[in-house]
Amino acid sequence: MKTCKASPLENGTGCVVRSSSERMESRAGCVLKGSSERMENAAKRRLAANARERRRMQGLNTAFDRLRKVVPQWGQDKKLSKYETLQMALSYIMALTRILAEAERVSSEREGLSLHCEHFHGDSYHHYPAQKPAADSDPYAHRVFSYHPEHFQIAN
DNA sequence: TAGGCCATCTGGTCCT
DNA sequence: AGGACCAGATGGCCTA
Repeated sequence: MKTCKASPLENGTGCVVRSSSERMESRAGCVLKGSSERMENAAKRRLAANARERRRMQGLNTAFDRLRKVVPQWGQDKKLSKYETLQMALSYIMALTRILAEAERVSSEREGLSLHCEHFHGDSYHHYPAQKPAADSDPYAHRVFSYHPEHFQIAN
């Protein structure tokens, strides 16, 4: 059982309904008690606004679903709530940003080093240990794949 | 059964 | 004036 929320339109009429649609109809009934054309138009506008709001929220939920698909979910069989999805997205973006910044720092260090080597030893930098395949030499790749949800801090 | 999450309705506010 | 956005209220569903 749900009771109509008190509002300026129906203030204190105390009509009782069961479901959302029933509530809506009942509400319309309450509103249209006077049955004036103006009230009828107001009720129509309200219903249209409700439909728009429903569509808007559906769009929002679609966006949340898309976000859930690109955000890590480590073994979570239950889908993330909206709040968790946002927190996870935030943490994920921050983690990726950190990784990118560190990778850039390392690559610029290497660049500086190679220029230095080139100046003194021409081709010797080709044998520099940093030339190993990225997959096993890059510490960041390892960090990405050892990433666990509990490592994400809830941002305040 | 309580608590969390969600969908929906609603009125207010801001924008076009 | 009408639409978009927002926040509050409410009830349903699900899980521990």
